[in-house]
Parts: sequence; structure tokens; C-alpha cells
Amino acid sequence: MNITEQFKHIFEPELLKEFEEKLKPMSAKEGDIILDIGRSVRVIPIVLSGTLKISRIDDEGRELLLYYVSPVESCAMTFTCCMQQFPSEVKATAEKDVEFLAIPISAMDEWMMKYPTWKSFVMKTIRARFNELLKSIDQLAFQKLDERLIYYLKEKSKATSSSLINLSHEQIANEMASSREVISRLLKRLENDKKILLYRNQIKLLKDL
Amino acid sequence: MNITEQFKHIFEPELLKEFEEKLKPMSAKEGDIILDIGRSVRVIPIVLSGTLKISRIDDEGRELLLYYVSPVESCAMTFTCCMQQFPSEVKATAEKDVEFLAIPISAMDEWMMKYPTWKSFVMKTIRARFNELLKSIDQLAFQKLDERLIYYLKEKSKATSSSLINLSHEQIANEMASSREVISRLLKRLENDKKILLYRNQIKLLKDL
DNA sequence: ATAGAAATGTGACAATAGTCACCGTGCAAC
DNA sequence: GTTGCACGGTGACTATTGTCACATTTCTAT
Repeated sequence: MNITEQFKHIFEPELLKEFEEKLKPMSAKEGDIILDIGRSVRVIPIVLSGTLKISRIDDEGRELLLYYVSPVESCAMTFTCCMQQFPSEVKATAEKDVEFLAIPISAMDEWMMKYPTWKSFVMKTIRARFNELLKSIDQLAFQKLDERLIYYLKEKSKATSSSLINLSHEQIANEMASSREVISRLLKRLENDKKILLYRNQIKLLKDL
Repeated sequence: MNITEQFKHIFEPELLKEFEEKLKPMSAKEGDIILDIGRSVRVIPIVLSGTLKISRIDDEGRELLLYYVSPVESCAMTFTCCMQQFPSEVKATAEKDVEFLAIPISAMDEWMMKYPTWKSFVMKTIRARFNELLKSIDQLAFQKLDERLIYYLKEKSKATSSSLINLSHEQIANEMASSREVISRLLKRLENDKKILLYRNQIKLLKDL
């Protein structure tokens, strides 16, 4: 399949042509770090397949998952960092093996003025990510850990398009900036409430979660 | 003083001219709600004097302060909402009496393609607000309430350019989505530690806060 | 000056979340 | 098989935050 095929209903033909000329397809394996906090942003990724996980790390190394970047999406924060040559404030990891197009800074900037569909894509992406951050803030400020855990499981399920989540309790605790024992207990309670089923390294979400 | 005077080192002359022609100066009194969650965004404000407070409200009415918009700044989230005719996700309140320029949607959109300094301003604003949201997330995810309170006091002090904060404990608790008694106790502890001085409806920040 | 309202102080207790210690289970490599 | 290890379960304890009840202080309006 042509690489730009999946974008043909989003962008105008001339822009697609530029895609062909200027964009480098790249790939990364599950777990690979695409971009780390403090590193300068050299290219902007548009995901073709797989998923990127965007997270925030504090100075003691604790992590908090922010959101996922799915196919045909991009990460808003790289746009703005990139265009002004600022270091990244977030970490991007390949959640599953991922293929993406790398957009050079120069093109990004030029296209904003030239192609309305590109400008619109950028603005749409920025809006979407703002809303994701606001949802994170809502969760942290207003919800207890059990509600946050449910939200986390649902988002993970969406990102992987599966009701099976292949993670240890420890990994979940890390992505939520909590601790393993607490998460284990809350998961147990969800299982007792018939909302999920627990296996080793795997959680099955039931329909009434 | 000419209204566009304070922008003359940021924007090119032709854009300033458009400012004169198309922008309506507006004002609001302390406490006025400029924009509420769910309401559609009709204009984008650029603050001339005073301060806007941007906050998030949950479904039970609890509030969380996100950041302030100071003179010569704007609110990134209105940009993206505005350009796509989406309802606002945040509430904007006049923190102090405020004057601002209202930018119509049409102009906003057109200028992005036409004036590099405007595009740059928009991108800079978006980046700044992303970072503010990330700081909020850091606070909520990684810091205890006492640290958050210190951060809150410092930000408030910056926003008002004063080491005197004229707020009741109750108001602070509200903006932090916490409760009055807890905030009172933590403030008391800060006073004992010689970090602040407490008065009725007023807090004086000391230099070693 | 005094009453009433708003703001603050405080003790006691509950709920939530984090930590420590230790155990058992199941999986994988040999 | 059995050994070793990652994973998960659990009790006991601590820390943090929230809640309730009520006392005290300070300001304001009359």
C-alpha cells in the first residue's frame, strides 16, 4: 500500500505529493524510546501503524501516562516544541511496534502557511491533546485512585483495541504513579465486583466495567 | 497610550494596522466570567491589563486553577476551540479588572497564513500553555498538598506581582480542589516555619518560602 | 457598643493511599 | 522434575487528606 494512501481524504493532493518527496518513513520496536524529556525535537512523527505512548517523568523518575498517539495522528507537543527548537517536555515510547512518517521542521513550518488542510490538521491535533491533558488533570484532581484505575484500563483497552490488557500490576502502578500493592488491591476489588478477570500478566475487561 | 503600542515589538506594522481596524477593546470587572465551560468561543482575548484566571470545573462544581493570562498574553485553548467552533473546556474569570482586545475568529484564521509574527505568537502561546498544564499535572501526580500549596502561593504572587495575597483560606481551598480545614492547617505550619505571615483574608509571603 | 456574619483554629475521627514484610503461586530454564 | 524468579496476595502499620463539630477571633453594620 502506498504510504500516503491513508491520508488522501485528509490532505490535498499537492500536500500528499510533498509527503512523498520529503517524508522519511521510520519504524521502532515496542519499548523503544522515540523521544525523551530534555532532548531536542528534530522531527515530528505522524503514526502510520502501532501506537506511541506519551508520558511525563518527574525528577525522581516516577512516570505518569498522559495519552496515546494512534495511526493517522500526531503529537501536538512536538509541533510547538519543534517549531521553536525547544527541548521536549514529554517522553514518547513505542507502545507497540510502530511505523511513522518523520516530518522535518522546515516543512512543518512552511506547510502551515501554504496548505489549509495541514493547518487544520495541526489545530485539530493541538485541540485534541489539550483535551487529553485536561482529562488527565480531571482524573488527578477530582477522582480517587479506583476511578482513575478504571479510566486507565478503558483507555488502554481503546489504545490496543482489545479487552485483554497484557500488563503486570507493577507496570500499571508505574504508569499511574502509584504503587503495586495498592493497584493489586483495587484490581482484586474490581474482580470481586465482576468488572474484570485477573490472570498472570493479563487482565480481561468485562462488559460491565 | 495607543492600544497597539505594547505590541509594536512583537508584530509587524501591517498586522498592527489590522489590529487598529478589526479589534474591539473590551473590559471586565474583577470576578466577571469572560468565558464558561461549554459556551462557544466567539472571540479570542489578548490581555492588555489585569489578569485572567483559567480554571477547570468538574461536574460537581469543584474548581481547579490551571493558570493565569497576563498582559500581552493570550489563552491557547481559545485559539484551537475558536478556529474549529468548539465549545470551551475551561472557565476564564477576571482575576483583577481586565482590559483586552477581542479578536474575531475570521481574522485569527487569516492572519495565521499571512503574518509570520502572528503564527509565531500563536505557537509560542500554545507551547507556553501546554507547559503550564504539564506543571499542573506534575503537581497533582507527584507532589503532596503542602508542596502544591507553596507552588500555588508563589504562582499567585507572580500573577499579582505582590507578596501579599488577598484571599481567604476557603478561596484557596476551592481553587486547589481541597478543603478549608486542611489548607488552614498547612498554612499554619508554613507560618510556624517562618515562611509566611497570616492575617484575616491576607497572606504575606516571606523571602524564604 | 453590640449583634451577627465571616474567617480561622482545632480536636477527633474516617477514608484513602503508601509502605514494609513476608508468603505462596505459577512459569521458565535447566 | 526442581530451582529460581517474577508476579501477585495479604496483614499490619503509617502518612496524608478529608470531614464533622464546635470554639474563637475579627470585621461590619446598626
